[in-house]
Amino acid sequence: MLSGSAIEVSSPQGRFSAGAARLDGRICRAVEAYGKHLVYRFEGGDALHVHLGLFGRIRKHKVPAREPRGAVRVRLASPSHVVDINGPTICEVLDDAELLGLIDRIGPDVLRGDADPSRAFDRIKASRAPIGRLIMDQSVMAGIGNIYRTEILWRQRVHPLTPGRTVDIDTFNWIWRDAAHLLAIGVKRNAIITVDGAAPSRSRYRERVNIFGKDVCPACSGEIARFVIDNRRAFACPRCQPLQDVAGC
DNA sequence: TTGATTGTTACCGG
DNA sequence: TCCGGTAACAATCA
Repeated sequence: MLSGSAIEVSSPQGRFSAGAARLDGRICRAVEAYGKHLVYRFEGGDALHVHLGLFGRIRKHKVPAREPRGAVRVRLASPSHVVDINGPTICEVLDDAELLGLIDRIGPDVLRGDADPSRAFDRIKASRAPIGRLIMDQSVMAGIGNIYRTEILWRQRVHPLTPGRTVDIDTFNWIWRDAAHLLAIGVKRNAIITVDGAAPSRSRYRERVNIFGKDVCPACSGEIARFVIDNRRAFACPRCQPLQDVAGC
C-alpha cells in the first residue's frame, strides 16, 4: 500500500531527518524486506533503509493525519493514509551503490524464494561459534530473532551451544526449513507462533511458544536450562537437546 | 516510576 | 582473523 506514496519529513529535529529530506516529495515505487531490514525504493534511485530494532514501530493512519507522536523519524504520505515510522534503530537514505552494499552483507533470507541456503551452511560449517549465535547472526542467515532461535533449535533437537562446524547438512536443512515455515506463519498471523496448531493469543504479549521463557519442557516435562548467548536470553531442554561431546572436533 | 525487552552496530581485548 | 563482551540507542508495558 506504500507503493506509489510520496514521502514527507515530519520531525525536523529528529536525528534521521536530514537524510530523509533528500526523499521529500519523491515517489516510493517498491517496498522490500531483506531479513529484518526494510527497503523503500524511490523513483529515480535512492532507497530509504529502515530497521525497527527492538522497539521501532510502523503505524498507519487515515488522513487527515494526526500530529506525529513520539520519535517519528519519517512519515510516508499517500492521498488516503500516512505511515509513521517510530523509533527505528536504523533510518537512513542509501544511494544505489550503498543499497547494494547493504544487500550484500545481509545473509540469505529464509523467507525469500531467491535465497541460497548453502551460503549460510558454508559459514556455519566454517565456524566454531555456537549454532545459537550463528543462526541469529544476520550476516549468516537473515530473519531469525531471539525467540525463533530458541524455538527452532528446540523443535529440531539441536542444543544452542553446538559448535557450527559440527552441524551436518541434514540438520542444517531442517533448521532452515523450520525457520522458513515458522516465519511464514509469523508473517501471516502477525504473531510469533511456534507451537504447531496454536492460535494467536488474544494478548499481544503472550507468544505461542514451546520453551522460550518457560521452566518446563512440553515434550519431556524436564527442567528448561537458561543461559545467555550474545547477551540475549537463551533456553534449551538438556534432555531433548543433548549437547554432543565434541571433544577432538 | 522502574526495569525488562521480539535488535543492531561499533568498539575493545584476548 | 575469529571470538566474546560491553555500551548506546529506542518504545512500550507490567
